[in-house]
Amino acid sequence: MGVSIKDIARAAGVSHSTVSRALADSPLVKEETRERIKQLAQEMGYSPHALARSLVTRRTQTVGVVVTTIADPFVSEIVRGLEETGQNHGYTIILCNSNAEPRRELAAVKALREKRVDGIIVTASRIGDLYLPLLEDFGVPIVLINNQQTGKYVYSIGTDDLRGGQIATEHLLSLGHTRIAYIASPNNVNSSQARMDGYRAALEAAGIAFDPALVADGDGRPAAAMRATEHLLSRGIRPTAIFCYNDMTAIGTIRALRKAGIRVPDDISVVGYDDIPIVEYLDPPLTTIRQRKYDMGCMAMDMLLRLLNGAADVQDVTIEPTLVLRESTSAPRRA
Amino acid sequence: MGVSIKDIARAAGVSHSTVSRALADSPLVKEETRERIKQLAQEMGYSPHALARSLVTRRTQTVGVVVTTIADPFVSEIVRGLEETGQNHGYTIILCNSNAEPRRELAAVKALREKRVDGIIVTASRIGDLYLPLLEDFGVPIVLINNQQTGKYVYSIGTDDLRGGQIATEHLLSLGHTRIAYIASPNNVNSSQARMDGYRAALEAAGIAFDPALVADGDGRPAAAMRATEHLLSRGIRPTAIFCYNDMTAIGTIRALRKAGIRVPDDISVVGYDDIPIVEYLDPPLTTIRQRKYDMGCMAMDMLLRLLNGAADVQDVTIEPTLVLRESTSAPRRA
DNA sequence: GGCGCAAGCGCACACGTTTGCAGTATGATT
DNA sequence: AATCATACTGCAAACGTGTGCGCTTGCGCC
Repeated sequence: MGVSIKDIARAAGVSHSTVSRALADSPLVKEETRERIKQLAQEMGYSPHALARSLVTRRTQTVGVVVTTIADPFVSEIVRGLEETGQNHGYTIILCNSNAEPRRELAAVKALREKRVDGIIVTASRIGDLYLPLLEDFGVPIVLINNQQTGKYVYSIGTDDLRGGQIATEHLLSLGHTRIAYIASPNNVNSSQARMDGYRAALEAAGIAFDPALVADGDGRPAAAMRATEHLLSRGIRPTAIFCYNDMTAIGTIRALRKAGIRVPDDISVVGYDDIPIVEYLDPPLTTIRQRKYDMGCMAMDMLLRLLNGAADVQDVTIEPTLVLRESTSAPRRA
Repeated sequence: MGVSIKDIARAAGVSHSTVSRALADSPLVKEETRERIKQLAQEMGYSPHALARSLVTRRTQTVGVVVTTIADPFVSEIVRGLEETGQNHGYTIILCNSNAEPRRELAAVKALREKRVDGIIVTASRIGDLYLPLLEDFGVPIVLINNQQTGKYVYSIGTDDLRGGQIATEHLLSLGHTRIAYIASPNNVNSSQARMDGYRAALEAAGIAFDPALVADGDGRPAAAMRATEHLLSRGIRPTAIFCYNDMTAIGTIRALRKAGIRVPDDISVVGYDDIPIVEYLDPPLTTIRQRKYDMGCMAMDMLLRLLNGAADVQDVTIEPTLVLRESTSAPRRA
């Protein structure tokens, strides 16, 4: 434990500078001694001290990842992409859950700053207003996932949610639906707002007036979706199709419909959003809008790495969502 | 950017030692100067340099977490617990996905070692044999989740899988089932083996002979479970109930049954394992064996922290699994 | 007035690296 | 023989912090 470069130097009868250079494959040291030193390092069980190195190089090869909660299939898939491509380039990830609690958000940026991460990636549907500025004057590049926002050092990558809402709604329209509901997420969530805008746009393009009574509020999780669905059903006019903010919402919605004895898609069609891994195995398999979560993770990390390497031509990217047609949607029954 | 303790010292007209002590609330510095220094630190936007500190204290306040893949609802729930209680105690988490690939496992332990994490937590159903020794001679405490194994510095926490298999099977037996199948995970996975042992024990206690023909191989994911189920159905004797290695397997199983026109639970009962968040919303809601994933994460981190604080009385813990009765199981139809 | 004690502070070293610069051989060139 | 280039190697400073030890100062006590 704790063999340092100096110990090796002593054993090899050279100075520690030479050892440092030898291990870094510097051409400044004779091949023969380099080999001897490497051999020795190996035998002595040497492991470089990343912290000491970082202290002088001013690079930690570490990036901070902050998410609202890792226990969400959508974000964990993204994080998988982040970690994997990070690892491929010798970067390591510090994970912080914010739980959307300001206290934890603060703790997270504080920790990341003190640990001197080289950059930060944030996946949060809603970013505290106090929060981004804090990150910014920290001075490292930041990549936002699914949350366009701008600022110095800030770049973003995400799917085109407006387009996604549009595609989902157009799909239902093309099947012949006209009374299409939307189950939203709290309206401080940008992505929900954008998806709903797409929904409205598609409706209006089809000559159908937007009806506020067909919008209910969820929170992106099944339980709330069930309540929202029940609420929706209890109103007079029953929709023939429901577009859900995300797949978790769709899961809750379908459950509530089943409970009420309503068949999917025979009585009501349902379309989700995200295409998280399990939904293809549901009953019925869920028609949904795919976000390329894993790819987004990879791309976000790539983007950050380019920024860290001083690339000047880094552009925000927005990805086109696509419809994944499964079995939770069909033409409406004849009335 | 980059204001150090020395800068503050200069500004305050004291030595950097005094600043260091003042910020650490040492009684060795006069309250008045302490306040002045803190004030100054605040104004100058000082952020302590954790790396430099760690270099001298030999503590990084960081723990390494290695998982097979974060994109598994079971592990992400655990990680949530880990991260949260870590954060509560001022610890930060470095996340590594191994993907069960030796190459990545190696890379992970290398990185964690170089970054000098204070301890390591591993959640992997199968731990490479080469792997644990590597971690061990690294010399920091290690906590294994759901994988009892022993060694110096190694502690573990997990649920009693044998008991879990037993409970699941007893439940089915008590409903009147006698032809109960098991869909396993590859047999190098300890937990699958243990659950199957419990399954066998329960069967035999009920005077039912274990029938190898009723065991099929999955891999813990829905796709393989579908194939396993189809395989099972294609054999002569059809089971009246299926116990699945985990919930993901159960999801695939149910899907395959549906596809074959078999109703759950009317024709065949299914019980899962884990109780991951979504299964209560499935159709039918899944009867399963609950593992307290989040709690396990919290407890694992607690355990590690106690070890780091030099506690000598740390004991391995095994948690009792419990049956969560939902609607995917019922009495078999009369033949 | 001498002494001791406590409080408050600074010096200097340590932690393990990287790296610019200077130094020392060795051999070649004039 | 003197000079010089070449090829290595070592010295020492720096990164930002913590901390043992010693120094000064002020005060109370005999």
